[in-house]
Amino acid sequence: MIVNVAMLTLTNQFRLVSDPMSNETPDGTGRGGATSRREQLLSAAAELFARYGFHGVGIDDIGAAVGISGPALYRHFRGKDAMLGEMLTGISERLLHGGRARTVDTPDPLAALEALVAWHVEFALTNSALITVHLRDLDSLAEPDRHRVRELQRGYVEVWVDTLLQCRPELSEHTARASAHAVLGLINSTPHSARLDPTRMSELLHRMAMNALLADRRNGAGTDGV
Amino acid sequence: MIVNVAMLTLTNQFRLVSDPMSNETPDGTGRGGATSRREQLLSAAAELFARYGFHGVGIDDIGAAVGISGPALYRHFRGKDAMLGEMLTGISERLLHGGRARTVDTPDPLAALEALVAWHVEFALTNSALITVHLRDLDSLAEPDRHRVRELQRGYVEVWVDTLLQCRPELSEHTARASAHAVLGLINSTPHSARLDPTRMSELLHRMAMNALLADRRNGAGTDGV
DNA sequence: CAATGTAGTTAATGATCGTTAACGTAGCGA
DNA sequence: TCGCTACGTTAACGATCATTAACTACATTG
Repeated sequence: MIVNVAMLTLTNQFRLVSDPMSNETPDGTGRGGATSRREQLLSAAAELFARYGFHGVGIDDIGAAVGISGPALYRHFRGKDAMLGEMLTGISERLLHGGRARTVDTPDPLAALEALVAWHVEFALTNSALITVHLRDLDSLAEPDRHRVRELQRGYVEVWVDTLLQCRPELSEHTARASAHAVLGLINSTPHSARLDPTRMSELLHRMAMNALLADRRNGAGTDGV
Repeated sequence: MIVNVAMLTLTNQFRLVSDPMSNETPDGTGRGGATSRREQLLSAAAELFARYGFHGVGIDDIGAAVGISGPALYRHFRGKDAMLGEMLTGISERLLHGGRARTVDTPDPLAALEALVAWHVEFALTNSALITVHLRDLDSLAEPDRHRVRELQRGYVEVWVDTLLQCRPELSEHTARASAHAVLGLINSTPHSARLDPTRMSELLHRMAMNALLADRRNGAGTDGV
């Protein structure tokens, strides 16, 4: 819960305030296509949670990141837990639906797998903070939400497993699931990675993922078994 | 509370003794090769930090996990931060030294890469809690330690980059570094993964990692450039 | 046997944090 | 203009947490 020492908190707030918030208009109320306060807060919180962990970020830090202060957050969310809940269910739903959408009407299994890889790579490169939070703070979630997120995750992995099994029917389901997890780990490494420019990075990850999944289809990979 | 001090102490010691602490002799002071209290605490803390994050775990939780209660921890560590510091510098050193040891006197680059993969796979499967903490709570570290850990990490990745560049001289250093990060992500996915039995899992990860790194050496992988 | 060091205990302290209360203000429709 | 709503603010509350203090049991050593 507590960020180390007073020093660290001070440093945090200084960094936050002096941070040139880069994007988004200084507007606020969702007038045009502008980002609403809610979305501003969610995005800022995602960035903070990704760097310091859910318990390492205070309500005041989140507020400060969008220029309002502390408890003003309760005008938009039921609480800090609710923010995390919305964040994680949101990302899990987007992943699942995106994955399904890219595989349903793709009869060729190999093309479907390729589409799945492309989808996850794009998502991970575009939403690296969300990916980190997703991996990191799931256990900080209160019970109703946690269950839902785990269900969505399971469903997403299932899409991968099904597609992979169609491409490699010789794999056991266990092996396919472990392979899917491994490749997701590969692609999700982007937040920690020294990045190339986006297109190079995307190509590299795509190629590595496909090789990891398919490269030794026709070699003497004896122990894959039923 | 009505129970008096003697009672409570007795109860505690009874629980300690009767606790099926799985491993380790009921010794304590690091006489033989037995696990000392310090090591017990570090290992329990690693497990807890991995699941709940550094800020999500209290000093009392850590104590309770080894059968002592709360502040007794200060007999062994300077504080909670010191525990995390020791944990993370320890793992980083082990990784770096293990990696170096397995590559220095291995003239064949491909064999060296293979050894590196085998080393990291074994480490990740054996110490999955440490791997998780390592990825997750580095930013919860106080400054002197954080810097040291980052340096060790950089060194370890450098071992990977050097070895990989010897195997694939056509890669740019940037690409090699990104590839190393990606493969480490693949192998580090084990804590989140539905695991096979250890030998199957080890073989699978090994093969996927090598394929990710090497599979398209001789294909039309156009954009790898200098 | 006395002295000492080690490894525990409970209780108290001070800081931090999430949440709530009480209050202010600008915009807007009747 | 009146009152309502949306969106802020600061101050206070209660819980939690890391850390320290004060004290106790026990083994080892002189």
